[in-house]
Amino acid sequence: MPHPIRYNPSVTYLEDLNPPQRQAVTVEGGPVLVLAGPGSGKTRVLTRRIAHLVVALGVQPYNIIAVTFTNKAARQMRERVEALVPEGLRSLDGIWLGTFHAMCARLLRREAGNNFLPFTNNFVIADDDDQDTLIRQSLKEFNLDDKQYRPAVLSAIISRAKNELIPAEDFTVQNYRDEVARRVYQRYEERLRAENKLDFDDLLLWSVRLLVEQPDTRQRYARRFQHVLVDEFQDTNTVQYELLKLLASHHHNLFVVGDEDQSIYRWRGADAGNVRRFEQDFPDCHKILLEQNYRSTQVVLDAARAVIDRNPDRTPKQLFTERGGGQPLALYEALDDRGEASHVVERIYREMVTRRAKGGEFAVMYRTNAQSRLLEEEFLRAGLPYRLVGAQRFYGRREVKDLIAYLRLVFNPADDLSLLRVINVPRRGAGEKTILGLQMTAQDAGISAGAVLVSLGQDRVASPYWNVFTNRTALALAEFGDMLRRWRQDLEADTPLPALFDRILVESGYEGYLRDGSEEGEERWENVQELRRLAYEYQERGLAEFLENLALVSDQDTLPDQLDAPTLLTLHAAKGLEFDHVFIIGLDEGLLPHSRSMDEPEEMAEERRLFYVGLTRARNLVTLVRAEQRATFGTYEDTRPSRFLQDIPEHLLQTSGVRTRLPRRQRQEAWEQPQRWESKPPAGSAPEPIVRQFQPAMRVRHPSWGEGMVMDSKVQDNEELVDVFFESVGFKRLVASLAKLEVVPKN
DNA sequence: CAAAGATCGCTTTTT
DNA sequence: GCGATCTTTG
Repeated sequence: MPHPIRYNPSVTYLEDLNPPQRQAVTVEGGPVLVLAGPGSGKTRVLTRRIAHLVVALGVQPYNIIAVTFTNKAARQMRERVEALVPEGLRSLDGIWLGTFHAMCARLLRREAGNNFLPFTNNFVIADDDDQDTLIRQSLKEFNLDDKQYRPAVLSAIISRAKNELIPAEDFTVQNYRDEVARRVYQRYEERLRAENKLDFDDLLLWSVRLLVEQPDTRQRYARRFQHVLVDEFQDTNTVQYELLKLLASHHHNLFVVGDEDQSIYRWRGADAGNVRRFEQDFPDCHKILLEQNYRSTQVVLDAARAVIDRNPDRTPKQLFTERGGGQPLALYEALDDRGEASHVVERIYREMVTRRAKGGEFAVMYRTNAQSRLLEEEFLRAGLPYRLVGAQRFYGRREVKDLIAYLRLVFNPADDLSLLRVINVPRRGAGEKTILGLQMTAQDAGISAGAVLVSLGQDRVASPYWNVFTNRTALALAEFGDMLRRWRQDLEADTPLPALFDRILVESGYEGYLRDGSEEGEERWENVQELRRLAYEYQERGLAEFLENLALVSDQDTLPDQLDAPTLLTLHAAKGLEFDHVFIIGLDEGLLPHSRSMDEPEEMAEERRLFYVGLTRARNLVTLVRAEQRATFGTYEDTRPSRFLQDIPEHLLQTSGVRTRLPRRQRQEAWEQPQRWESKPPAGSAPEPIVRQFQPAMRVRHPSWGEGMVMDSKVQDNEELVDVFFESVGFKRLVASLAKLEVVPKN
């Protein structure tokens, strides 16, 4: 990340590396463990090594597999390697580069003809919603209360079992709760098999089982992959580590990069102990330490080190930087969580006005996604654009999920869950009773609900299932079944994906249902169109790949990189990124560290690592923010400062805010009459006169809010303030120099 | 069967 | 304080 490298034949990919980096890039085969502190050029080493293998050693990309945890990391790695490998000399065709899950899906699709695997190669990937629904349905079948047996807990139990390679039959039972878990696990598996689905854990589990139990297959892949490279190795879980060892079992060229201090996924099975295990498993491995940091100031590093050093059982690292000095960290204590959010926005706003800082220099990080809401409100109020990573922005939308369910159903009519989702959306008279009848019928006949529908659609009254329903209901179901059959024909006739998409939208009545003339309807329609654009990109590759990507690509990956605006993201999502000025909010006990981590020391250590990851994202400035009072579930509660704040040496931290300024009584008053920061003039803005660019009645366009009409414009505090009425969000007041408004010419 | 109204429960982090 | 889910009513 420090300096993006474009390939230039006169500069080799080794020149700008420090000695340990160079060693890591060029070290010969065998197992290699690279321990890389934050900002030490970890990604750089990985990409250069791939380039080195291909360009200098003549390894075919076909013989390389490189695994990451996120799609974003995979995409970046591919781009960077491509820039390093001279065009025409060799392309990266044939390389396997992607996330663990994507690589496993690829492997399993290729091998699913093998009768060892209990699914066919057109399996679909069950998402979280599928899992949740299946578990709830299983509980219902056993007449169990989903409040007593939480689906989330059960799904965690099942996931853990799968990560330990324990099938339902071998699930050890010591009490009744275990017995419930075992039964649900078993039923859940049956349902997945019946719908030809694999959950995330299955992708890994079946890959490992296949390679363990089918020596021929293992040999084929192990011979092929002369080099296995892994990013963020500290985040691997048991199954993933097994998989890596299997893939490298022939050539033994396993190159892993990681940092145990940045292990933040223990809760989903990651085991940083794998780092130590690696040294035991491969006693002859090369171990390389990257300790020079190219990102942060010394002050930031000192503070981060002070925080992480309090964790027990770690190899201490001697991180150093040549960037001496730096400004101390700032701590701002706000009255309440709204004050917290407005302080952040005000601070960013000020820096953008006074020193013309770019929006992209800032990031605001928080522990839980829910914390983004107040921030968004404040950014919106200030008229500042922002980018939000994650938090179900797009794929969590109802309309997007509906459309995906339609597509999944067409691809796989046995997908009962998708069928149930859309059979009555829009309403077609298939209510609760009808659906129940349909499910019973399908179960009795031993086929999927989709198959019953298709039969009804095709044979109408002649169908054996017609008489199960009243004529009216049967007709409605038959109509739906007929549509489904036609779409399947389209699919088999290789109808281009966008065309199929449109047919579904029109024929299902979904378009009409969504576009009911309301503003909200149009907004939802926009999301559907966005999904359609995505489908368009997949028209060459087809529905199967489209669906796979929808399952494996998350909102975390949909970050619009182009927009130069402050980034809002969770601390988890921040790993691997860097920003000039990092804000970390919510430094209160119970939030960071999170209340759920208080019982177990290892979980507390993980919270600390999370904070450490956040701190080390900063190039220059860190601002920590907390709130005296915070609204949880609607009511305000007093908070206590995070214990992590005490770990930062005093001389590295500068405190400001209400708590230090006002005694309690005045604070109370201040709270009753909150000051809105908009009324304050931004301090120290350069006194150059500005010209009004906008006039009432002009049409303008905003990057996120679309078109609107200028209602008024005035100059205040040397900034032009424009009042705009947007079709999408209504009335907004914007700062013209910041808001990226475009004038729409009149035709 | 659909729409409006009432209640519940929820917050960790993600492929 | 919100959104999903259950309950009541037309």
